[in-house]
Amino acid sequence: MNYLDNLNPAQKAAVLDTEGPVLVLAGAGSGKTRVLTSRIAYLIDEKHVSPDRILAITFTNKAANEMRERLISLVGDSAYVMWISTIHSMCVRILRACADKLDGYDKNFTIYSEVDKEHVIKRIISDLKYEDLPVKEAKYHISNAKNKDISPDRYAIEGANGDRNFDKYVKVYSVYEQTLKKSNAFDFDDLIVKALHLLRSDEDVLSYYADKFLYIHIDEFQDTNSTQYEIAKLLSSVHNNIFVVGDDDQSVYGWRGAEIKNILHFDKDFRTTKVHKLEQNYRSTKKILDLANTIIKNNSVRSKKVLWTDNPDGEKVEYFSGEEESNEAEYVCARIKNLVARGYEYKDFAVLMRINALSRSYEQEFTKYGIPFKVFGGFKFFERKEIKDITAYLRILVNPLDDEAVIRIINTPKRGIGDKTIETLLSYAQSYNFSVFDALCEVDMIPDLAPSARSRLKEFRTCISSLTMLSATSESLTDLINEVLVKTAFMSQFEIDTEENVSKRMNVDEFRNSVEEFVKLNPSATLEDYLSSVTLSSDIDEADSSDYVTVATIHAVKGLEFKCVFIVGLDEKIFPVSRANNELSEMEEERRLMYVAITRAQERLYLTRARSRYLYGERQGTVQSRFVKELSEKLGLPDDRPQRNSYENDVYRSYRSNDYDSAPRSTVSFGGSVSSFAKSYTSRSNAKVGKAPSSFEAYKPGKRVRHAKFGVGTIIQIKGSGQNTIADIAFKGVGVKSFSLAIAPMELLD
DNA sequence: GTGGGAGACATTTTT
DNA sequence: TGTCTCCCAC
Repeated sequence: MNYLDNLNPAQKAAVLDTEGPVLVLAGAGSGKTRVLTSRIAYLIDEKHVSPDRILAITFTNKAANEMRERLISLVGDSAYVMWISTIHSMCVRILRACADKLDGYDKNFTIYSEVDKEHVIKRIISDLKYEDLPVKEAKYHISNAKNKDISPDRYAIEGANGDRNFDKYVKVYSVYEQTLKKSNAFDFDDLIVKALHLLRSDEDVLSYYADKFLYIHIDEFQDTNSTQYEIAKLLSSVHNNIFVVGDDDQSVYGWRGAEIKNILHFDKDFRTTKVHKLEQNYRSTKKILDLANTIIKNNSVRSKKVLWTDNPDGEKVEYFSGEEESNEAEYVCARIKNLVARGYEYKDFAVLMRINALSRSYEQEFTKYGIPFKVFGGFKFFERKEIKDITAYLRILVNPLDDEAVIRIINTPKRGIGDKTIETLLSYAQSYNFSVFDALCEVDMIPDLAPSARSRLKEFRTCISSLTMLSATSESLTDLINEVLVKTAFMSQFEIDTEENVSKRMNVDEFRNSVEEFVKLNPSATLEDYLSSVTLSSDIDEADSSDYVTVATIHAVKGLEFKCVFIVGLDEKIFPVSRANNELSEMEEERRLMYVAITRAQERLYLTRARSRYLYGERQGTVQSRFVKELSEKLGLPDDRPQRNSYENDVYRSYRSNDYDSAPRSTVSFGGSVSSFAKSYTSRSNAKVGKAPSSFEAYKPGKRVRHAKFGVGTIIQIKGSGQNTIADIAFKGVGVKSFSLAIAPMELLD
């Protein structure tokens, strides 16, 4: 078998060890995905295991799709019937098949996203008159309890933590549970917990699945929580063939209930476990791996292993400290442009950050420099208001008990149903234990409603009923959505041509495209299937192979690799994040995250920070991240330099245009012109202390310029003003490019 | 019931 | 900075 020939002895041993519990401790870049796919192929090819009796759990949908693709190329189309998915998708599949065996639920349940969840909690808090209760905390308590499978009653006793509001949180949790049940809805945590309950409580269900899956595989095992682990134990209880792969050093989901002890103590739970260690890294250069090992050494809780590689030494890892976040981003742009000119493609680059909020300066600078990019993490497409609103209509058609969806769109688009009317409707529903939709069906019975409100509610009900009829008869999902848009006059909200409305209309269009795409790929899929896939999709799943720079949080790129990686925002309070200061375990998770970030890089690695940032509406000085300090010897940075944290100092220093904390100046070139880079510092700082920014009035359409890289060109268009002046310039043989006049290395000729 | 303006407040990471 | 909530005028 040629797929076995490509494995090293340690990998091969893991692949061939098919029977019983197996734990593979696989360092970053040690080929764990290859081991997983080779093993599954081996089971099918050599052991003649039927593909539908193999289960593989991955961490993202993207990873699942990729694994399926690889397996199709190894074993052919039989890979289609294999269960390869995230644990959440697997649970949905089980629940869609037998949720009706759980008391009070049905197979056409809705999955509530984080946004839905938040709305429900907000409403509960205000109903209970707990006005001051923070929604975020309530969310945390509920999730925390569910991740450990603790009911509200038990949480009241076991979860007590001395918080004076604790009893209120328990009450909110309890009402939340009832509310979701009444709505025939599951949140993300429920998908796992309720599937677990189902497997525990119904012997038929358990024996069906536990018998079905002869071989179970779990990737990224270090990030499973206790309920997920329970499901794995139950599913493997008949055949006992459970194969888990993970790396305790890459456990970065502790905040979501992931238990690092699941992997550290796996062999205690499964007594006959055979352990394999993969310690050879195939991904990164020696210099990059050296940094990774240096960082992770500082953690105390870990199983001892040291990654090594046969790869070449590679390029020196660069460190850059910018004056402000825009300069940090400019540095990244310059590096990318430079490397692209030397043969790299845009898709070889990733800009990784601890928090989503940092992505903005990269969006701006990349746009300015014409660098194609995609931002992952942060606001998801399907969580945008206009998209959530459309899907809410679809949700009602599938599950009329979905109160959250009904409340969401009862007055969207505006149809004159105000808060007062909605409140009356809700309390009527509540008093008879009806769903909101049920209450709508007997509008005439509701007391205290103005005649106008009554007729508007009826109108809304008629609208939904006619859509329900349509959903039963319409030919395709696409037709149905178009009908929804027409019948509800949905687009009328965005008629006026404001910038915002134009973008909303575009989003709706994009949404229709996504539906069409989905229908094409899954011809037999139902509306339920579409809605669950939308809710469960993460945006990294949307990553494709076209040529763009990836801008993402570190969490989002777990499991991926890039030739060149920028780890940006290396400031205290950003990375490590400010809240991590309290506990050692939190700080160690931050450090593991840094380890994950470093080990994404194959060939080149850049670490950057900014000495001041715009945060919370004001500019603040920052302090260099401790992680840079932990690496300073390896990076060749002088140690023990007193740390500055005063913004005043930074402004003063900017006039000296010293771009670096301490790295040698020669490591950077900016589009071939250091002076233009320095110029941008002075002018920006000027703008900030209130002096008039230098203007670029002499740059007008028709005038000619000379650019350091593209040569002579002609200005076509000028946009913006002052420091934000952007020029579109045509170059012979190059085409039209956009530049910021404040930064671009060029001079006016005419 | 709607819409605009003032003021408060926020940023961890995601299936 | 940008989003959300509250309050007031229509």
